[in-house]
Amino acid sequence: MTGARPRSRIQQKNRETILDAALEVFSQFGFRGATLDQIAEAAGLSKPNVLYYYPSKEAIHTELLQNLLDVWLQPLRDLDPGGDPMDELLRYVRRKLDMSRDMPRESRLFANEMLQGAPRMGESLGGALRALVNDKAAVLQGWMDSGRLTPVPPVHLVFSIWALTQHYADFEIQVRAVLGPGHDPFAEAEVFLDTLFRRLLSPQT
Amino acid sequence: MTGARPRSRIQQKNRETILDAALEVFSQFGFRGATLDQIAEAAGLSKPNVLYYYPSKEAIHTELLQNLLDVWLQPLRDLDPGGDPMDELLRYVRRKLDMSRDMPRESRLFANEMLQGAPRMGESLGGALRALVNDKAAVLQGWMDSGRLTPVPPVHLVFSIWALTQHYADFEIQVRAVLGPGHDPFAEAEVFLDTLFRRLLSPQT
DNA sequence: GTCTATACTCTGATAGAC
DNA sequence: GTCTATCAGAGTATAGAC
Repeated sequence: MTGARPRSRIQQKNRETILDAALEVFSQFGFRGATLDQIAEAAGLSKPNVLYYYPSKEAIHTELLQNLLDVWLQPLRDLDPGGDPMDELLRYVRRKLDMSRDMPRESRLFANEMLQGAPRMGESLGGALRALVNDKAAVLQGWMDSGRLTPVPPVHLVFSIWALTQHYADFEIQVRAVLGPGHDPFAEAEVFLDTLFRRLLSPQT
Repeated sequence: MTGARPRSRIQQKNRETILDAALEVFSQFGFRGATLDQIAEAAGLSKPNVLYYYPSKEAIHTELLQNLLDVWLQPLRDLDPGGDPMDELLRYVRRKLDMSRDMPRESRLFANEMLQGAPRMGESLGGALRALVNDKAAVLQGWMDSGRLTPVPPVHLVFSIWALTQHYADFEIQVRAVLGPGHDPFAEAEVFLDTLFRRLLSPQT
């Protein structure tokens, strides 16, 4: 019996409820703008009860952020150096767009942290994140060197995928306002982004 | 003597100082996360003195937002239907990227407002903004119909320009962390985005 | 485990002297 | 126009009953 202390079923469930409520609030208002009252309200618990499960507002936020980066970067980790370059890249784009559609709150939590200068994530950015991106950038560069993708700066290519896919989650309110009713932003984006990256990266014969 | 009440030189100067300080703070922490103490501190004024020039925290934020949309959309307004399509589009991209480099705080203020669901901007999004985008989308569509640009969904093309350029301001901390020292993100982005949109939109002969 | 009550700090805003 | 003092309310967190 090593590792984290065991927790009862009800404890586990309440902790998850709190995290979900906190994600809702933090992703919209940022750390400072969010209040424990809002989180407790969204979780259907009293404020002291929330603080029974987590020692502080900061602790809740920290746990959310720590889980986030793992989930967020999984599609990039899964980029397979042995796969077909264009297939792999377009699949990465599609998976990132799916995450924007299915996990917009996580996307906004991340965006909020970046806007604030990543005060609670700083080390990971220059460490794990940077290492992963550079690793995958080398894979992309290899594909370009062998003529299977048109050469572009690989790190900026990754930035462009992040920017284009996350925009549909982070600026969803604007996207919907501009498109008006009767549109499916994510379905349209999927087609558009597929076209965009094909045109950008298809080798000229 | 009609219109706004006249203000002394010192009044004008202090109001500008406050707006600049508030932009700094609001763009980082959002409306709820920002405090008058921070704004006063950044402005070098006492808190009551700040409230001498503006009746409330909300009033400062409102004035910032109202000025913002005008400035922010000027490059799009300037897209000239009579110009050369590719030149006009690439110039638009370049100007938006310049704004990300020179006005990152404004970009982040806007992003913060979007992340929160645009509670203090909602009407403008579906009104003036939507009208402008649809107007310019028609221009783009015309260029595509005449074969001078490769056809893509014009509104999503505009979204892609916003996403790609604003990313370098809003996620600047991440961009710099991943690139590491010795890089000029905006200079590299200018070249990359020029390439990207050329490849996407150059008509195939 | 959950609640009420409460301590204490922060925050937006005002009063009033200078 | 600017300051000190201060108020009322919101906010984080804790104490202690149940």
